[in-house]
Amino acid sequence: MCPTPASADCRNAAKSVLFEAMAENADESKIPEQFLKAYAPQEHEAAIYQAWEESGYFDPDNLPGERPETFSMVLPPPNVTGTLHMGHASMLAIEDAFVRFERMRGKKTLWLPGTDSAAIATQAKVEKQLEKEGTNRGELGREAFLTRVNAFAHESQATILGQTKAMGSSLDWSRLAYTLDDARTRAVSTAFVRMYEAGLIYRGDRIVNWDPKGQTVISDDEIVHEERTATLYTFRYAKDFPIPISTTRPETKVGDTAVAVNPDDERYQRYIGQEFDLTFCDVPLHIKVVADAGVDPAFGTGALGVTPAHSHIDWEIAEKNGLPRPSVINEYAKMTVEGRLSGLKVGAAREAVVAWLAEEGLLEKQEDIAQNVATAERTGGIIEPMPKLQWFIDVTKPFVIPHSAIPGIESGATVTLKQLMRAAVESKAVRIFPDNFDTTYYHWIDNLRPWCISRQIWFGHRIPVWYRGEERYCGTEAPEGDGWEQDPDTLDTWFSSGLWTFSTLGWPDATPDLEAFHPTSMLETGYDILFFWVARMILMSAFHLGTVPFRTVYLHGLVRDEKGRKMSKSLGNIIDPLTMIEKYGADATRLSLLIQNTPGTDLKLAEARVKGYKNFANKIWNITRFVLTSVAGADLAAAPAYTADDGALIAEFDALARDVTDHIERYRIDLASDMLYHYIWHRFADEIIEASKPILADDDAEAIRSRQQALYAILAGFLKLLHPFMPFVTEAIWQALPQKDAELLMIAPWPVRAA
RNA sequence: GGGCGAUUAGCUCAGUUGGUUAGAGCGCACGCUUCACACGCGUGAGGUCACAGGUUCGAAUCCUGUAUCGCCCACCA
Repeated sequence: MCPTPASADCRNAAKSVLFEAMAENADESKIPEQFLKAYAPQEHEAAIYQAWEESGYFDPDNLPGERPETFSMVLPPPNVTGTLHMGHASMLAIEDAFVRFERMRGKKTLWLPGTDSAAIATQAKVEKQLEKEGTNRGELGREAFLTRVNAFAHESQATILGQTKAMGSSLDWSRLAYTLDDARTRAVSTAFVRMYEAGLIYRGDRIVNWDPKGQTVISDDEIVHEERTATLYTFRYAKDFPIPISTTRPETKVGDTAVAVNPDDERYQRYIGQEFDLTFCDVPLHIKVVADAGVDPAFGTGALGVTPAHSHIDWEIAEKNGLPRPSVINEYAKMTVEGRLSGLKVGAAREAVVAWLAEEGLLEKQEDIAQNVATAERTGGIIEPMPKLQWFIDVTKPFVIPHSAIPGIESGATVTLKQLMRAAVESKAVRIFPDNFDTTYYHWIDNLRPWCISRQIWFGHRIPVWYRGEERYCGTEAPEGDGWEQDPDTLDTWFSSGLWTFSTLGWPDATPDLEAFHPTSMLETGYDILFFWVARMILMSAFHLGTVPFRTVYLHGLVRDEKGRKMSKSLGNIIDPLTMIEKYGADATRLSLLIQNTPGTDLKLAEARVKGYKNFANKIWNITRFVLTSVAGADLAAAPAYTADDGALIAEFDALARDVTDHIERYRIDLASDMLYHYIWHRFADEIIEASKPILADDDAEAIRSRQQALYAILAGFLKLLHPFMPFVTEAIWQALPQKDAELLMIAPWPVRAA
């Protein structure tokens, strides 16, 4: 609509059709036609969104006036292949409320949209499609498969973006980013190379979490522990072995190289240091008895069979004691040893070992215990810890940080990534809200192990390392010369997500956007990805830019059903935001996700609430009808001359406006929106309007004029205050107002000046 | 095992630094086609603020403990 929104011509052109219709009808007895019936959101929302988009004001560079202060925020990128659910809707409602507030307050606001390739999830979807077609990725080959996945991702993207717009999100679409587009790919490989050169990314043969179902390695954070009952078997390796051991996984014992006991355990002290040769289930073992303070004398027999290759803790014990770490299970969760267990799946192998133990008279006890089984979040596969050659980020290795703007960390200081992550929050350079999540964050950092970043899937950012025989090359482009093979693995999706606040602003180039908008003002996201994403962004920004990625982290809760259960297909309790928008409008949907949605706490949502807020939108519509009818013919442009009563009403409204502003500044948009709702319905409509009727019907011309001005001023004022929460209905009404200080409410000045 | 949070009206939840008779939405009861609105208006019922102590002139709010529920983290094999 307005290619150059600042021009006078354009301002005229921006006048809505509705406004013109009203102006023509300036007959005193008439009000704009659309107010003669109830508010129907469906008739307005699409046109209003289009008008906003065409105004160009979503783009900070097009905003009118001097805007020395900026406000920037990235949209947590939804999966390209996803559809909008209540979690997204809640996130969009909250973020849009903040952005619209800051835009109206006169800041140069950027809310940057993007989509996420969601590597494993997306690849899995396409693989499922292929399965239906009777083929698989192996048959297709890497290149053809990737073409297929990219096409699918691209096609799906339009769905989620369209749905995002339906919520009224004032995102700057001109800066739309995608985790796998060229700019982001360049950022990712640059980041990898720089961390590799700093020695923080290394390739190592370490014990990792292998998901046999997904056929890939996953990070510690992608594991979910499921409680199950397991059988704890107590037995000896052999008749002449002095110490009985207990385990829930007898099949792994063919990989044992030691038995660990507590150094203070008197029962076993005399065996410490002794070594035994024996045959266990056809497999020859060499077992050394070692001491380890981590062994609990009270559990089982107080002796731990050490299986270095298939248990994280055993791996560490073996490392400390210089023990060999033979692997006995392969990527398909099958046994690799010779003898009766050869080639068996771990489950079958377990039964075979137990049978053998019973046969040999070695089994002493079996009992049921509750156990936490590690499973893969995505596939549900049971994790097999095993040693593999993978890429890691070392979070504890000291390095020299060339430049740091993080308080407490000097430029040129020797630091670790862990220290940087801690300092960012401890110094309050990043504020987490609500702040009780600080503790959780520190706890996570303190327990952090090397972050495994390589994945054995095809869809994602390929690791920028090439091999030729013994040679290795790491760079953003393939090396010159023949015979180089690129590493087949891709990067953990959170590696690229970690760069998001600055890769979307043009990094590694020193762009004006990066200069203007980084660190971003706020990151709004769910508390469930505090570790996955928030912490990784702090890590990446600290390393690559020496600064924090954002000033404030606003953590929202999850949207649950009215009984507090997670929404899921199987429970059939999903409330679809698009259905809600269709039935009750985007404003009602937004408000139901904002009012009384306490930060950091889960929200229980019932459809009745959404319906209630649709009624509220209609209430405002009717209030407008009353006010416009009441002020018809009044000179609204004239300087107000209020009676004492009306002066008090205005003062009361100003106080409300300040309170609302305070609440938003303190991130309590739940309270701000609640307060507005209450004022508009129960104060303005129920009391002020009712009290105005006799005044307007009387014949005191001065009192009438004063009240007309007051009613109109308060209406125009609360439309502004309410706009961040209910943008559509407020804008629709604004377009019909006869006297206003901005053509679009979206950029109208906020009634309270920034402090 | 460690950490975080919750417990306020039938249901879902607010209650910002302690301050009059603790609020809202939905639901409920009764009455209203009152000329902005039945997507509404008015009136009303409904709470020993989980429990037990403590601090205070004063506690839903601060402190200590208990109970119940929920979540996160963790290498009891």
